[in-house]
Amino acid sequence: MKPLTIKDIARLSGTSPSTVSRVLTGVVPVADDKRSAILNTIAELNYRPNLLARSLKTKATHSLGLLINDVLNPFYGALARGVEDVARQEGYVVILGNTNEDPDTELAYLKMLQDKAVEGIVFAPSGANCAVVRELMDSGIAVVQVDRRIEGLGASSVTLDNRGGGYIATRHLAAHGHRRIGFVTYAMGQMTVALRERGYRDALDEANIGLEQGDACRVSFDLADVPACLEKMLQAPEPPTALIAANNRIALAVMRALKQLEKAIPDDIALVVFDDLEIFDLMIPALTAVAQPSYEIGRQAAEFLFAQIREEEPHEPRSKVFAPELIVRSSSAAPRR
Amino acid sequence: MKPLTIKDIARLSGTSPSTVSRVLTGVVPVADDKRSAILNTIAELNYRPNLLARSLKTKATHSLGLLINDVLNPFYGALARGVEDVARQEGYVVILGNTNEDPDTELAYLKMLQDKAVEGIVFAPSGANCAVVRELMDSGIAVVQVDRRIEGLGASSVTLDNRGGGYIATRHLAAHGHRRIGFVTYAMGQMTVALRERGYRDALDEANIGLEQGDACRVSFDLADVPACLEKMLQAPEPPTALIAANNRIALAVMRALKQLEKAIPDDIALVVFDDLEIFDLMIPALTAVAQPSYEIGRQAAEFLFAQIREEEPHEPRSKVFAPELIVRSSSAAPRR
DNA sequence: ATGAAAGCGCTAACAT
DNA sequence: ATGTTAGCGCTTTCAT
Repeated sequence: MKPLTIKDIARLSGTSPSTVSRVLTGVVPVADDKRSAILNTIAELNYRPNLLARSLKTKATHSLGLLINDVLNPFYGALARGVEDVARQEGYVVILGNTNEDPDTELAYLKMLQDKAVEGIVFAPSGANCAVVRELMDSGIAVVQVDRRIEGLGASSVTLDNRGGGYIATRHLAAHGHRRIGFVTYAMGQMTVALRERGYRDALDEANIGLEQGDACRVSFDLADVPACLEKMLQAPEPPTALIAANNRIALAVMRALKQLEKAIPDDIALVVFDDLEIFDLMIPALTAVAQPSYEIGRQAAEFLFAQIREEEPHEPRSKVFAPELIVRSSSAAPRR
Repeated sequence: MKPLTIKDIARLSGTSPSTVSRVLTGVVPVADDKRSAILNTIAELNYRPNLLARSLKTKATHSLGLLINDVLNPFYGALARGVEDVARQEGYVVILGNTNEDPDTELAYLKMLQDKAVEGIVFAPSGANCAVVRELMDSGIAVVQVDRRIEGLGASSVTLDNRGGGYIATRHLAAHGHRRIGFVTYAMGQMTVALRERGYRDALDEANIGLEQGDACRVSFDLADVPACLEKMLQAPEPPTALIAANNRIALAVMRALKQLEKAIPDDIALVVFDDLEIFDLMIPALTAVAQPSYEIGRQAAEFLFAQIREEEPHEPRSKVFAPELIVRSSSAAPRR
């Protein structure tokens, strides 16, 4: 029992393949009697057109790619939901790729997506594969960057005001009387956390707080050295009374390390984290967080993608920057005197 | 500038399309000089074969579908990573669909995946679309169920021993002296949580604990009524001294409700939850959890899928049941006298 | 409005 | 071992 083809439908409803195709695509008028005959046989036999054949002909695959670090990270998970919700509404399917922030994996996926002829790609660029991305764009694939933004790539982007996030987190702590505030971030250069650190430094400057070298704690991407880094930081002559974790991964590692070092939050040290995970209000103490609208970021990215897919022209890159929101809870209390 | 085709490569390397195809697919021997000439032009011009055309011809799309409730749920997120890691290793791409436990969404996705001609589908079946799933299987798409298992579907499955999980959670609480143990689960009939409740009841029986009606708290899928349900349960003449949350969504809602009701864990009421989220050891108190190897479940499912894809025969459905692991922490302490 | 015919880019007989 | 041919299932001219 081979799958039905458009020829079968044509034969069984006494017409030609082209006419069947016409009712399928629905752009050209077809006589009512033929149309209904065709629709009947289609419904009766449960015929489904072969999308591969159609795509080969039309160049439209109705599929998108989504390349992120890790869906298991709630920030990207929510973003993925946003992308998917919009895609589904548009009748598009999304191919998911986790890159683990690894340029080679990213590259491999970019090529796979190109080969799969996706019409658009939402991705959090590692920054490494710009040439390939530009090639994709030249070949007609719509591209939207999320979370990070590579300048000069010429692709649309949807990001958070990361500098602003670092700024409000720091200003909040300073306003509560903290004078020595540590910032825990990656040692590797990564756009997102670097901008957050920029905001942190801007706020420190503004508050006339001298910034010692030791105040930024730079940890490896695998987070294995977080306990050691923190311990060193906290053993300094004048250790920080507050810490900012540059993202949610780092935040968990910091909390785990502080627990291990038997430092109580916020009594021994206050904490503000980036990303507001669902469970943070249940922690004891509840965590003060810089929240970003990750689901909305995903939606917006997908919407940019579709706008671009629909446009004929070479299109103008768009960009949207969402504002961070500081959710004040208990972990950022004033320093103990 | 149109994309290159196999014809272009043939022409430019002085041979025929079929020979180019032969070096591309690599099954039939080709003379060394021709082969290298072809490979040279391919590399030089950065030619990439059109996978759509190839798939149309070969019926192999090298793509899978993954249908789950919600990637944002860490259980499914980790499962998705497991599926994806195996798929990528095999050179397959995965199309992700979130169903929100909604049969209509599930149905829509199943059809989309069929239309996309995926070679296999990993999915957490709602139970509603069996006929369609069977159709897919008949049409030659490999199917593996995860998390739930529809009997009689004839598809392979990878699950947790959910009954066993409910059993060990309950036995643990009973062994610590709890005599009245509540079970918080969905009101809707859902396989996974129903089996966990089965294990709960088996363990209660075994411990000779009478099970009153009120001991199972059945909440709506949206969890809006959790506070009300719990309040009622805790106002009973002999309220439970311990609670089991049937999954991680319910667990969070229960903790939030208990906080609202100003019940301390474990002093006022002990708690054991299903699924061990990364952060549970950082909670205060640290949560006792029934852990399931969700990443491994995903991997195993994908491996079943590929085994099936490679088999020619009508294939025997396989099934794997993982054992739950009880991670004992502080939230399940003995009742206060 | 409809049918015939060509062709999307590839692979797989078939023939040599 | 290689070139020629047909054809995967669809859409889209091009005639009529």
